[in-house]
Amino acid sequence: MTILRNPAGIPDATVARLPLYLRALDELAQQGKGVCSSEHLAAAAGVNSAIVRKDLSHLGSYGTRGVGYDVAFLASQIATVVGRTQPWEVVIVGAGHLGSALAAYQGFGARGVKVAAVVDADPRLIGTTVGGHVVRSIDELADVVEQTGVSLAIIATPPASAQGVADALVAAGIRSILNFAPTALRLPDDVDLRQVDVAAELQILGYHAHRRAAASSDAPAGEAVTS
Amino acid sequence: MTILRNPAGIPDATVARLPLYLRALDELAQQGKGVCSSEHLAAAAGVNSAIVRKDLSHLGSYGTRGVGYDVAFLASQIATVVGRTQPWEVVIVGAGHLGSALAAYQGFGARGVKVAAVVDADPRLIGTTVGGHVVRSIDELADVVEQTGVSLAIIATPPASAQGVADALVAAGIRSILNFAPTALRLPDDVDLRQVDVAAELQILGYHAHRRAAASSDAPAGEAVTS
DNA sequence: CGTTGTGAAATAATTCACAGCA
DNA sequence: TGCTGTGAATTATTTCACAACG
Repeated sequence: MTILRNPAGIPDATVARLPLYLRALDELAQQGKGVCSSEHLAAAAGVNSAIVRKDLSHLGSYGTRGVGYDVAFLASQIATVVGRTQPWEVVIVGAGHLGSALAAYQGFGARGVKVAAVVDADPRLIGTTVGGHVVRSIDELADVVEQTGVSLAIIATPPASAQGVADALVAAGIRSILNFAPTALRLPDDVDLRQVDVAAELQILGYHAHRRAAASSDAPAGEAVTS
Repeated sequence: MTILRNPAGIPDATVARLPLYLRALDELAQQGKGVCSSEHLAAAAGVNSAIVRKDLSHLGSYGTRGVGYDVAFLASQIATVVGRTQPWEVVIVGAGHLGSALAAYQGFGARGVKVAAVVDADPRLIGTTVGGHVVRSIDELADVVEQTGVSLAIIATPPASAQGVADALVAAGIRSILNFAPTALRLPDDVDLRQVDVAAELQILGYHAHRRAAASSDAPAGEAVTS
């Protein structure tokens, strides 16, 4: 029953925050801070300090009571846990606006991510260069995966192509996919999928903005909620 | 005590899924489906059916037992709740690779989002056109916000500029921000912030990939993890 | 019938609050 | 003294399971 469950027991919510701590620690290190409290780290990562301590307690006892955490040491511990000891190589599928932007993104290196290849289905894009990468045909996907040894993939195609691309990625051996196409992908259970949907994010913001607006036109003389 | 709490009582987790349902319903409508079960909707949105029913129950009783949900009607109900009755106008700050890609993104319209303006600090970019929008100076931000009536903003700048941009947005009256810069923003409590961090998403995938790899070199007679 | 809507149970995540330690 | 690490309490979310109902 519990075979597929989180076997080393780091909660998902914690795992999702580890990259934020890593980023914050890198910043603190660059500022010359050798040690930081959970309060510092919390501020730098944008969460509260209780959650930082609880999260870190899942990794081990790396702090010193009365002092705080050694910035460099804690960073290396988290890097080990998330497997950032060497860069993760990623293939970007889709060389349109978004795919190109990601291929050209300068921020990946410092975060342990290396773009290994860019592929697309459009013959007009194949052979062009985006972010220093020559775009290869999506038909070569299996070769590309084998040659470069990538283990992560980003889908940056129109939604209509996304499922086909995902199937091809899985067939090529990829088991971790970050999908920017706004569509639900059907994938085997052993493939790990994360989704980024910009329009959805904006709608969530819209919901709250909407409520704020409704609330402020609320106080003035109670009018029955119609419908 | 409970003044700041979710006053209409739709849980955050539910709000975050409403845009997915909306997208799924639009697709189903386009396929000519007039009615769908929670099972259908769950498949199209990529969640399970119990959660769909629970989520929708927070909005009201819009289904018919034994039949399902009227696709068009349910879509209009959700659209009303998230305030998608008219398009949300958004200003994009940063006309680099990512900002341009977002400005050119064709998928916003159907999701109720309209890019109203693009601004940047770089004089070389001001006056150029991205995605049909003439890039204006960030110094005109207050004017732009006033003229266009935007209420949502996207930050697509380098991390070092993000806090300054956020402050300027807040000063201009913006209360909903989607931040793509990998940095924690310090903002007043009444400003709603969502964060997209691509490198962090990849690290989360990396964590699981890492564990998978460790687990599979686990069963075969324990050999130390080489390199 | 088949499917919704929902209480109740189970699970997960956050927050509290403080003992324990450098 | 000051800050970590952590049980316990709280709150949030998911899942179950089934009565209600068109």
